[in-house]
Amino acid sequence: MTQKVRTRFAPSPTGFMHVGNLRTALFEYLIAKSSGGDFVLRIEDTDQERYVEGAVEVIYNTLKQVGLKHDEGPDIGGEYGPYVQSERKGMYKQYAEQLVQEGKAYYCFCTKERLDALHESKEENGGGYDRHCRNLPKEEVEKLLAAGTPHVIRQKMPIEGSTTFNDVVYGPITIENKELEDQILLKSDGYPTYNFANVIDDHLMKITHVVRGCEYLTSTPKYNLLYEAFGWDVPTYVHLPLIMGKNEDGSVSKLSKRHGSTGFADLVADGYLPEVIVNYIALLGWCPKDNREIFTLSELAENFSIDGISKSPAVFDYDKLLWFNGEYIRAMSQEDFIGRAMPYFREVFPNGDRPWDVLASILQPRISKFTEIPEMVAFLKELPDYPADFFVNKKSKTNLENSADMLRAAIPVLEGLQSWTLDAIHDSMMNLVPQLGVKNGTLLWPVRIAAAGQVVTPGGAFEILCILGKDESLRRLNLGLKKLNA
RNA sequence: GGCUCGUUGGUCAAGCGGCUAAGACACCGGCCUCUCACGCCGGUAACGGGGGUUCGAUCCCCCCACGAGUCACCA
Repeated sequence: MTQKVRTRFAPSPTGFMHVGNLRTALFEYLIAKSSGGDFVLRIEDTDQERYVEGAVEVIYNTLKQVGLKHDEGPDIGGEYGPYVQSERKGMYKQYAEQLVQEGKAYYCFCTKERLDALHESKEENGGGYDRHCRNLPKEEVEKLLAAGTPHVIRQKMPIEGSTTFNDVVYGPITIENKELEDQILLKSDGYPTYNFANVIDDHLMKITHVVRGCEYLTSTPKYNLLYEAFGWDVPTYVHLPLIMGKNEDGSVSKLSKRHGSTGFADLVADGYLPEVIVNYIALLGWCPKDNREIFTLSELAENFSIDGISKSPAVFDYDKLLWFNGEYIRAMSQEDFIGRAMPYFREVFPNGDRPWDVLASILQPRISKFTEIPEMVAFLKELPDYPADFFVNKKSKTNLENSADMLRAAIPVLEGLQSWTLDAIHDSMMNLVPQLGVKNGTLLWPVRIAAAGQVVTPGGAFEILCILGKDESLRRLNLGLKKLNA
């Protein structure tokens, strides 16, 4: 009997979607969708101190932008709601108390101060909680409870033996029970801890595959002990290798803010396309059988399989991400490209019409991010101040003298053009070349320099003249001529 | 420090006992060319170390080294 796969993405509303979280969400989605399963969104807001206004919207927006559609969640409901943990607060207490009654958990009245002091003296007790309240006499517990003493509920962990679980990507993992401290299930504010709420919710929501970063690997036995205490079936565990960032000194550590733009929104603001981010992070820790690299989300879902998940951590590489972005841009239809680029075109040409297709044709193969556009075409808006020796180019066989000749020859020809189209400009200049008896470059180099005012330009002389328009082109060529004559 | 996991070029990675150890990014050449890109062609570059097992180890086992993660009333 194969039950329907159900995975869940359970972020905390922190107002920030880290790419590590996003990748976890992506893999959860892919694991579900690659087998026709369900992908559930659950908001884990049990830490009231870290609650951030509007953070849930960030989560919705991010998922929407990358196309990870959840089948159940706070906004769309579902069979197993509510999907926000703060709205389930009452349920956890009941389960925690059930364990207390069964003798599998107990009330702990230790103060924060005592616990902190315990931490200081790590060496003696092994670093963990000393189970001070584990065996308090019943009467004393009743008395403290009646007095309204603040308390938490902790689970009794086995003192001896070991716990083993099987992870789909890492294999069997065993941890000695003495490493496990009596974990807190219910906090003194009545909220469950992450670990506890997770288990309860995953069970109640019938989650079949628990997918998360492998920073949770060593705490998984605690989960199993909880499932065991309730007599529930344990889910399939899929731990994902960490995404690392490169530090200044060359070392690596878990990707975090100090590594640069590591939030989804940051990356988008930097000019990376949402679909590119998805494509790239899918390949961090996962590899398809055929080694393909370019995937849409639905293609990922078709090709995904858990056995392609790697065990070793992967370093987030902005160079590769940038390459992906460029590939996606180049693969766009020109129409699509123009649509996406228009806001940036407008930064340079706020008003009026321009030959957008020509502009697109020179930019599309050259940019890796749309955000590069304004700077790249700034010379079209304003002619840079440039030195005359830009006209000198050995390969094109140009010097100050013949450059002036070339401009003198080109100007009247261009002036006489009836229509200012790319073809017309092209043909007129190419026609002029044999008349002058020079090589293409000898004519085109000075024309391009005069038109652009810089040595390196996107596109060639024809495109630049075309985009500039007739008046501006002629103005610039005459200016160039003047510069050469001076 | 204890525990857990990991270790193939600078990076992502294929490999799952026998291969000249793929591919991609980056880098370096070349071609194309009015510059720069794109595109195409080519190149540099890797199995952390030591023991086993085996006819034979990148691949299986052990030890070491290194790296990372984790040890909260945070998730």
